[in-house]
Amino acid sequence: MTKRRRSPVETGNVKAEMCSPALRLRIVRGLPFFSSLDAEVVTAAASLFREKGFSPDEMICFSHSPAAHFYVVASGLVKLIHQTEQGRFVILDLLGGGGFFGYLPRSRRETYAYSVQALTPTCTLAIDSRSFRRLLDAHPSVALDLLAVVSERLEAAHERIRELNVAPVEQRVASTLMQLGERFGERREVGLLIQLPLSREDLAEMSGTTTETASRVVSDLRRDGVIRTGRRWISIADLARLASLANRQP
Amino acid sequence: MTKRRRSPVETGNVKAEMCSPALRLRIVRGLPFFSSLDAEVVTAAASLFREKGFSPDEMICFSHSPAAHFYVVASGLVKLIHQTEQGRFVILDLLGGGGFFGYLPRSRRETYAYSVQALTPTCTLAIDSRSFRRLLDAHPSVALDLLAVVSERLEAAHERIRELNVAPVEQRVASTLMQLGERFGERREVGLLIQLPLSREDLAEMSGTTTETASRVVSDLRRDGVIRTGRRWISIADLARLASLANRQP
DNA sequence: CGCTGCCTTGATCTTCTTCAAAACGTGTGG
DNA sequence: CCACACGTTTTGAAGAAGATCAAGGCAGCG
Repeated sequence: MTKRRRSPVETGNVKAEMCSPALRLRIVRGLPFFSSLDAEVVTAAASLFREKGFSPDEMICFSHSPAAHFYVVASGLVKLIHQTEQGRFVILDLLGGGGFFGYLPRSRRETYAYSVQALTPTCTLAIDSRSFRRLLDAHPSVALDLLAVVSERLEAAHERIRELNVAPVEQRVASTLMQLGERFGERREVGLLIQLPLSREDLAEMSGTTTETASRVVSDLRRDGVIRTGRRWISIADLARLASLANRQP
Repeated sequence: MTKRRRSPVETGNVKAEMCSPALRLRIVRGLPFFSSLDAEVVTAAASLFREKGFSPDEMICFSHSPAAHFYVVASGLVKLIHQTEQGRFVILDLLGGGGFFGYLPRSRRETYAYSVQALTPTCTLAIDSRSFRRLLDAHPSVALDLLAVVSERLEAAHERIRELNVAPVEQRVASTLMQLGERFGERREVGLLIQLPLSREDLAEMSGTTTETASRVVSDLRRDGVIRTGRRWISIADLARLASLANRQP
């Protein structure tokens, strides 16, 4: 993992406007796992969250440090990462607006299981673990919705384990691109546009391979007209073909 | 995956005694995710579960079939598996007594995400999805405990993804053995005894490798005195050394 | 401009899979 | 009780996929 350029000025501005109080309330109200709560309860809950902005590449929390907060991504994009002893990284997941991470109640675990790093200028809403625990004890129905999300993530993790076990690199990279397209893609003339500051290294760390191999696969896909690439963006030109390479339905 | 011998007579007997009504109630009462409920509620809940026995290798439920039930393993051992197009398998997890799988409420998913197969004579308790949903809506605090378990599994899945990304085969197999020891091991003179009907193929499917490679690693570990093996059992003779091979603390 | 990351490409080398076959052990049927 | 048959484990040898090492090219930024 190498350093990446930053633009403090820009992100400074962005931070300010992204975390306006109005937006904060709107975000909290829109959280899927608060949907079962009454409006006034949600408003009260919103007041328990504290907002904090992060610049690209800034660390939001560290693996093995005390799990003091439950975080919600208000805006921006973050990556959940594991660092290995040899200094290599593995990206476990990307989370955009509405995604959450950090402390979960009733877990035996006392520390964060992974580190979280901002990919773009990001605003998070954090609630301290004690308050969150109280909130959940008072409104346990929230746990049902959290459970649904965590179950889906577990399933996604299982799918990835399956791929790492049996699928060759090309298929895994194609699969990663498919997921990125589904989750973050925007329909454009160039195809399904994935406009994220993801390096080849990031792509590799999401697909279980090395930077070089990821680059080779991307180059091949570009040559074959399946994708188009540019500075910090990838667009899926031929979704059907990519889907078949990834062994999925488009 | 090849066929494995069965003993219908023996397992027929076992089924009957393993699923006695008394045991059923005891199991349900002991379920960690029902610990927050009143005794009478648990008793009522227990009546909603139906028991069913399975012989070794028998399928309990199938991936992609409608998620009609939530299952609890009352006794025995099951494996959660994914089958790939090429006919290869991946073992996602093993579950012993008290483990659960199947339908979870509020999930968008309508079908099982994996197949489940009995490894030993197994008794399961199943509740139909509708009843389970009602039960959880009536007692949402249960969801909190389910959430804790699912979170732990997600974390374990992440750990496995990490290993598949960066760790060589030997380390992954060692890690699998460590986990088996921690979860199912019994302290004996021979060491930490893992007395499970796991073939080399199973071990491979848990570690992300092939039968042959798994066999080679096991042979090496045996030669080095780290483990001892026999018919359907493995014992960890040198836990510290295995831990260091797995890059973990013993 | 020239620097610094990032991306790309090539060549080599290691690891692990694949293919093949023998050894082993267990249960079965004669 | 023995011998055979079948599934499992083991071992060997060849091959392929991908990692690693190395170096050149490109783009944005100071």
